[in-house]
Amino acid sequence: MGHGAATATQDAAERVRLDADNVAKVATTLQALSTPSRLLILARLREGPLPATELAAEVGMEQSACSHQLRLLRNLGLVVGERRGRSVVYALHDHHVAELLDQAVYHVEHLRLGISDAAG
Amino acid sequence: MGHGAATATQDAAERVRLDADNVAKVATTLQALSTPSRLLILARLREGPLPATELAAEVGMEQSACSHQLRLLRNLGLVVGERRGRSVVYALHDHHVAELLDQAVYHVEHLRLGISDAAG
DNA sequence: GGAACACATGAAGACTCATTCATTCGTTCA
DNA sequence: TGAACGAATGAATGAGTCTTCATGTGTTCC
Repeated sequence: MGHGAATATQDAAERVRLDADNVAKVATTLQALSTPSRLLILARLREGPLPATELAAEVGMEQSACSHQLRLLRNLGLVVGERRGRSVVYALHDHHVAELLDQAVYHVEHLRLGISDAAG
Repeated sequence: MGHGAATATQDAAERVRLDADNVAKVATTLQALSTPSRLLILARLREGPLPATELAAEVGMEQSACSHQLRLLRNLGLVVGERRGRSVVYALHDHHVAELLDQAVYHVEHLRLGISDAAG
């Protein structure tokens, strides 16, 4: 197990503080999870690698739009793309991305939400 | 313990799927964590409740800007505000918000990132 | 080489959003 | 009641972002 963290669920001891330094990085990365299109992309990739065109079709996006978001996700290090012939197969970068997704969806779904959003 | 989920770290069995239904809710909630200002607000509240003005001072925001973001967070159910005299004491809504924060910061910090963002 | 497929890129447009300024609302205390 | 404090609201501005359209790059196969 390497350096002491459990598979997905870190101990309270290893909590990371949110400073002025890392807050920008966290915000930028979470912003990548803040749009339905990218969320669907990541959710599909979580079930396994997929060529770009198939991915776009499965999430109901145009090829171009999907490619743009894929570039953003790749620049942030969330996904990786590898050429296989004329296709580029995309996949999640590592297990942290998968677990970040899981945790986010889980906790959001269990919030006592009534989203009302921007109240006048 | 209640209905089978561990404190913070759900079993793989209880994974929540990301459908077209809940994807908007997840995206909207994660968007609330996608900005440094709100992230700092939540991080401070995670250490304990705080009146609005003190909160604004600690995160280095103007009172008005902080109030606007606080309203957004409250509409999403992430924080709650209670009147105590002439102050309004804000706090995280429940432990799901705290753990969502922890998990997000933890996983983002452990990503093999080199953020380069929008590459020309 | 040329055609067809897969993906990436650039620019443009509409849209959303975070902050600031000024004002209003609510509460406390003299 | 009036003054002072704490917080919320509204409008405006400026920046950022997602999508679409059109085009460019790379690869396979004949």
